[in-house]
Amino acid sequence: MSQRVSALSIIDAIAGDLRRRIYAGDLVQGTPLTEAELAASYDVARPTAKAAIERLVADSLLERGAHKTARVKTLGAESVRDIYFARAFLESEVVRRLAKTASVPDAARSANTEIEARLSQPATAIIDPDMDFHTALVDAMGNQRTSAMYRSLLGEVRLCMTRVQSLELLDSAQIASEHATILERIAAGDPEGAAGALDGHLAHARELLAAELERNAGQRS
Amino acid sequence: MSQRVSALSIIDAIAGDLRRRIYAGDLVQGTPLTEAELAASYDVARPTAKAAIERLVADSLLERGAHKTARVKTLGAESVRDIYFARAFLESEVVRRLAKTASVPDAARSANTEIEARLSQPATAIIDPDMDFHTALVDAMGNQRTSAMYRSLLGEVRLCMTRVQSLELLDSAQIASEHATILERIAAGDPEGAAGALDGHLAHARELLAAELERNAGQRS
DNA sequence: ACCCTACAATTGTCTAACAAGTACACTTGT
DNA sequence: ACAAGTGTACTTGTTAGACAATTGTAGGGT
Repeated sequence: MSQRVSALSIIDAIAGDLRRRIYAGDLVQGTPLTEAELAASYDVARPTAKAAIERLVADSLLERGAHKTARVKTLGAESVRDIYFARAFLESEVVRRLAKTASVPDAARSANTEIEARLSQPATAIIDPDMDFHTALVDAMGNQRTSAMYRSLLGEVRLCMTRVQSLELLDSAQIASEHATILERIAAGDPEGAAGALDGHLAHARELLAAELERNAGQRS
Repeated sequence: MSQRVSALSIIDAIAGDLRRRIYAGDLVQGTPLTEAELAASYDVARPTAKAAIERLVADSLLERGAHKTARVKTLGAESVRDIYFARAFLESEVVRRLAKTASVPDAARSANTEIEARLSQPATAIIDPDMDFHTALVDAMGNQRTSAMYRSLLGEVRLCMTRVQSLELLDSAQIASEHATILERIAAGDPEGAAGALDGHLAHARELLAAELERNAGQRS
């Protein structure tokens, strides 16, 4: 048994481990993952590996066509823009509504405190609290299905954030500061100000990452 | 072979047929679907039936816990409100943005024309064009992932609409008229008017259906 | 009447295998 | 030498049968 994971459901454990390795950059984009290979490496049956792959495909972390080998998702500038526009669409309306009742989610506040506490650590250390911050905003809506929709986006969002942070495209302190502004506008009961701050925050990351990807694509071709 | 479906992927075909039967009311809420039973009825292996079930669970048309038999989703008043609030949240922002550029999607217009053409038919006949209408609005945003998020809601939305229409809770002519108002407000470049009309449209259906479900729940207990 | 145990049913996972489709290299013809 | 067609190896799709683990239920004991 080459690798080992602890779990209730074997499929969950393998899917979770693959997810972790993709987020960690262990598996770079375009890496092929054949069912037999995975099955051998985790010492499970092929149907089990297959199910884990299908779960990650549903999360958009892997992509594959019929009868083709699954590969780790390759994010192009186009996809990044699509992802960030979808986020902005959803999140800006969320903060607008939160600002209308001037209700700042505690979870969002504490997530940003956590970011500030990690400013001296590597840039990748703030990815988790950053995701927590935005998730907390959406969850504060109190609508299960809205949270579920947002969660379906999170896998790809995380891929984007991993690249942004590992390329050091953004200063962590600036991220924390922009978050603070958003919370402050919500607390002030300023819907348009909060939505604008959030749009700017996302647009900032979006264009830096998209430009970077377009540059790389140019180099490669 | 008791039942037969034509398809490229057997799993897709079975999942699609089950979906159809659930929408048609052939499988009422709470109906248990065991893997072995399904496998026998479609004359396929159990893993194939299992995969089809998992697909519908991902669509929220079935629900099941670990080691428990999958059942056709039971919609309570609480879920209906959650679904319709999520719709309103997403769609109201969509029409607000469409109204800002006064751009009325052709597909939405023709979908509503189709509803008007079916007013003399049974109430269930307008379900398809009604879904098309709302989908057309969201697709007009031109954002793939926003459309994908909305699509993840559609399975449950359809369950709701099937109940609304089969219980004859709403007049088809009124639905068409409310749709027309939404399009008219978009064309007029009136964001708040369009969003308000859409909110009212959804709130109307939401409260009628939720009240009906609460009445039934009361009777049953 | 209530609790506990044992059994039946169902799901989770595995091994083994064959069919079908894809991709790439190789051969053949020009 | 180059282009096109063929063939083979690899991978996925699906099946069959089996066993372990868990859940729900029915029956027996107190």
